[in-house]
Amino acid sequence: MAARKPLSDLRSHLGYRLRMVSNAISRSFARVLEAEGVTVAEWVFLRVLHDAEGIAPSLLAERMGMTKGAISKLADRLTGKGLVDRSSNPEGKRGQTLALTPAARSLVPRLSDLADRNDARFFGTLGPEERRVLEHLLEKIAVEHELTTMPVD
Amino acid sequence: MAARKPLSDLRSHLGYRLRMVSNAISRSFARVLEAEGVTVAEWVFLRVLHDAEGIAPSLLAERMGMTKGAISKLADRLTGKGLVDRSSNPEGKRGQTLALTPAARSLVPRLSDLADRNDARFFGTLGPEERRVLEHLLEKIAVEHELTTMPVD
DNA sequence: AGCTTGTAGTTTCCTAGTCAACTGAAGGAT
DNA sequence: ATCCTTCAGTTGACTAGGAAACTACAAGCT
Repeated sequence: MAARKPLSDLRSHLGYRLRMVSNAISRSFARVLEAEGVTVAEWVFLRVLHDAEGIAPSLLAERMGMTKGAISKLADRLTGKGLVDRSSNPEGKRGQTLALTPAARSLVPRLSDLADRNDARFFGTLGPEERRVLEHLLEKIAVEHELTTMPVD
Repeated sequence: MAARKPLSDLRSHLGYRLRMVSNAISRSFARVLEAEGVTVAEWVFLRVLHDAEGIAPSLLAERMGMTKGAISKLADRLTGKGLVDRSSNPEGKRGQTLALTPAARSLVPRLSDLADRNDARFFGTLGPEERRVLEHLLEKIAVEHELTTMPVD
C-alpha cells in the first residue's frame, strides 16, 4: 500500500493565508476608493507617478508588478479620466513619458489619506512592534525573491 | 498656505506590501499548477471539497471568500474537467451538493505537494520562528476582521 | 390550500488583467 | 547607408471574477 502521508492543511500554507488576508484588504480598499472614482491599481499608478514624474511606462510596469499591456490600458483609462498626461516625447510612441495632471496632483493627497486610513483599519489592531515585524518579514521575502516592491533606491 | 503634510510612502503601507508579495506568490503558484491543468482557485476548491465532501456551494463560497456566482462558474469548469460531481439532490438546482470524482481524489495529493513546495520556496528562507510569527500575525488580522479564512471549526 | 417571503444557484453584463502578436523606432554592425 | 535586431508600447483575443438581475424551490402565514 502507498504511504499516504496525510495532506497538509490548506490553512497551514502561508501563501494561502497571505492571499486571503491580502485579498480582503484590497477589496475593502477598492470599495473605499470607489467613492473617488479610482481603482486600487490606478491609485498605485498615480502614487508612483507622483514621486517619479516623467517615468517611462515600462519602468512603471516593472515597479507595479504588472505587464506592459496592463500599464498601457491603465494609462488609457487615467488619461481618459483627465488624471494623466501622456507626452510622447519626439512624437512616436517610443520613449514616451507620463505625468500627473493638476487634477491628479490635488487628488493624490486625498487618496493617500484613504490609504493611510485603510491601513490603520486593518493593521491598527496589531501593536507597533508587531507591525514592524510584519513589515520586516514581508520585506525579507520581497528582497529574497526580487519582487520589485520598492523603487529601486 | 495649506499644511501639506508629506504623503506617506507607498511602501510604508502594509496593505501594499502584502498585496505585492501575495500576488507574486500566487502568480508563481499559478504557473506551477498550470502543468496540472488547474488554477489556484480550482486548487482551493478541490482542497476544501476534499475535506468537506458534500458541502453546499454557498458555504464553499463563503469559505473561499468568493461570490456564489464565481463558485457556480468554478464548479462548471471543474465538472467540465471531470473533477467534480454536482449532485442536485432532489433534482432541482436547490440544495445541491458537490463531491470530488475519483480523478480529483487522485489529483489532490499531487497538488498538495506542489502547494507545499511553493510555500517552501517562498517562506523557506524565513526561519521556523519567523514563519510562526508571520502565521500568527496573519491569523490575528483574519480573526480581527472576520475573514473566514478558516473552516469554521 | 394559496400567497408571500426568503434563499440557493445561475446567468448576464462588465471590468481588469494576462499573453502573444504586432508596430514602429533606435541602435548597432558591416 | 542599409540591414537587422532589439525593445517600447499597443492591440486583440481570452480568462477570471464581481454585481445584480433572474429563476426556482422551500417555508411560513393566514
